[in-house]
Amino acid sequence: MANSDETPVRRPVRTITDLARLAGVSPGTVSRALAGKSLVNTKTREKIEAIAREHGFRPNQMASGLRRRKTGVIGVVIPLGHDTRQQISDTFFMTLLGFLADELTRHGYDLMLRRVVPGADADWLDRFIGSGMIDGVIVIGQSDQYDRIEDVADGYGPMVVWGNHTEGQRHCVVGTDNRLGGRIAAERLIAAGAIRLAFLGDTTAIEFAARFAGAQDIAGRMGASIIALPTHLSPDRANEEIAAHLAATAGRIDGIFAATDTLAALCLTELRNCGLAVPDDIRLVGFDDLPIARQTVPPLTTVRQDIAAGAHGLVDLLLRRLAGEPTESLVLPPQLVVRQTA
Amino acid sequence: MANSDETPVRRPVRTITDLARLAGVSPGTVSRALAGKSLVNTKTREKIEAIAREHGFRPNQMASGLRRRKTGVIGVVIPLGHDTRQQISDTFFMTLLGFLADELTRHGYDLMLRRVVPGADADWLDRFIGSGMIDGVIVIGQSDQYDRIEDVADGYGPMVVWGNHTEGQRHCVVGTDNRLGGRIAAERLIAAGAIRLAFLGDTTAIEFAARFAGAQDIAGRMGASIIALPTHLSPDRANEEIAAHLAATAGRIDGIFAATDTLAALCLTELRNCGLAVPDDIRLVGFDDLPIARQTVPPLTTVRQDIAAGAHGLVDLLLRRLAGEPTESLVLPPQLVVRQTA
DNA sequence: ATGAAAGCGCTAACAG
DNA sequence: CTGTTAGCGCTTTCAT
Repeated sequence: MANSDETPVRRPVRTITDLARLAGVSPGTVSRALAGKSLVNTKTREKIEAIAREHGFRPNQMASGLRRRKTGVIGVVIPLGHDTRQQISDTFFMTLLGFLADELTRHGYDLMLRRVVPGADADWLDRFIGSGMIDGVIVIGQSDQYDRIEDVADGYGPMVVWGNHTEGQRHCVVGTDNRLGGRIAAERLIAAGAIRLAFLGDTTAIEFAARFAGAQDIAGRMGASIIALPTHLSPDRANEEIAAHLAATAGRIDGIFAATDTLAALCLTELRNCGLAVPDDIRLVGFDDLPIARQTVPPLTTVRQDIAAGAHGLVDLLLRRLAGEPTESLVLPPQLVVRQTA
Repeated sequence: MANSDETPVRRPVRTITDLARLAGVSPGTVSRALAGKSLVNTKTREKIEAIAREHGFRPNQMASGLRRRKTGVIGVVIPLGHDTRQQISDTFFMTLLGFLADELTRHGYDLMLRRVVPGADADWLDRFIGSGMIDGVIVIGQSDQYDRIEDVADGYGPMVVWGNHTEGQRHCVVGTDNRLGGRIAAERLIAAGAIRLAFLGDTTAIEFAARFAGAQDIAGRMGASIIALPTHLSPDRANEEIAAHLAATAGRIDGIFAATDTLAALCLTELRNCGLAVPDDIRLVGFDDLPIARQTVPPLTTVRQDIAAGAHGLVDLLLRRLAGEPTESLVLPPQLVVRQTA
């Protein structure tokens, strides 16, 4: 409805120079005025602002970025190393992404999202960083690219990674203490009466490996056994794999630690198909505490990751690094949420 | 592990000019060589490429973008009009976003994600478009910004919107035929024995309003009744609201059409809490066919939206518009998926 | 407080 | 086929 009767002057003032001409000042002054610099006469500034508003002028961020050598954009990259088809629709990562978008927006940054399949190009991270389009980068998930990330960390400061923390690692990471989470899960399983445990998930992924290792710690200490049941994350494959695992281990396991709630929910369905009662025949603990954990039947006992805190930490640390501060990694504590499956 | 003993020449060749000097040619030639233009001597090109590779040179996309007046970036914006806190973690939108990322990547575009709260600034769309950072924009969800989008559509070509199609609208939209979907849902409910229907959802949102309208079409035609039960999308609020609705309508409804699967899953839990049997006491139909629809107990009968096709359509149409082609909107057919709740 | 001028790094005529 | 030149739109000294 705005300007319905104008002569079709399609945005006659596109550049700061156009605006300067209209205001009868120089481009430099317009730049200063719009950037809110102090050294501009109030009247001049007001005039410029008025004209800018009137014509809906927006400074070109590419040009500004080029000149100032910063873009106001943070890159967020999701490497899809193992298990290609999954992750980008993975509820956990997507929720994290949502919070990241919020946090970055709050700080005036835009978010450039990139999904990469590292196998296809070893160069994925340098390419993104070197593009000149982003001031910093957040990597969501180490996938199987731990070494690549380490390499890059040496030469590039403004990077923070969501993932697992390892002793002596050089890249700055934010993530849940997965090993502790694994311990918590196994403890719960055993407390609920299980003694022959199984871990459902892909231990190739470093975070899952840590969860499994934590569970092994406890199993060893408490005289329980634990086996790994390799399972992909994508629901279509996972379904069959879980069914097969359940058939193969029938009667020989009484507690399952699923690497994620998604897997746990799938597992619950399969368990029902097998006529196994949860938690009476088999106890089950998930990981993440996604919304679905409340909605399964029975509701899922799980290990909670604080996604909002994670996103907050990622952005906070990145901003500090952007400012040149050195930063430690941030390891968040997992938290047991007891519902009805264990 | 790469160059662990080098003299710290931190990327000595940052610009095309550096590279040109090393190769003993002019910057212009380097530009042409790297851009794969035909008019470069093969040997020269190879030499340039070799040096570029050796030094890990990446052309600055801001500079290139500024000069060519195109950025290779597509903006994706999610307006959070009604129901602020929700959407960005909404499974449906996030899945769509994932597919969009894939599609755009396939076509060599980057994706800039922006989450906006239109109430807070009326200018959200123009600001994004005018930033000079993006070649085109995909709007995910009309939210309550239909008019704003219409306004912009008149003056800006490369925009495609995910949402509801209305007779005579000016912006190019891709979306499911929500009204038809609503009809399908109501038909199923009635076929399953329901006669006093209820619609669970926020009819302020135009897409949901269309779903409700479709259900009304059928109810009216088949001698059934239908009432709207306003419900927010965010799980925390929805839970209470659904419980309240169920209490208030106890015994007076026998079929529920939930605006989304997420709502339906929540509703299923509440129904169980009320001791209502599904589908015997109350039939339930969802919308979307998200993964959760298979995992509820009993599994959810729902109306499927083809998210992958949606993403494909959005990108395809946007690319055409970018090429100057005029385009029609794309309305996708919903599809009934019968499981066990109706 | 403002103007003039010099680029940021790259591309696209235009010459040769 | 390649070099030269002139900017893209903005910011920032350096003068004034």
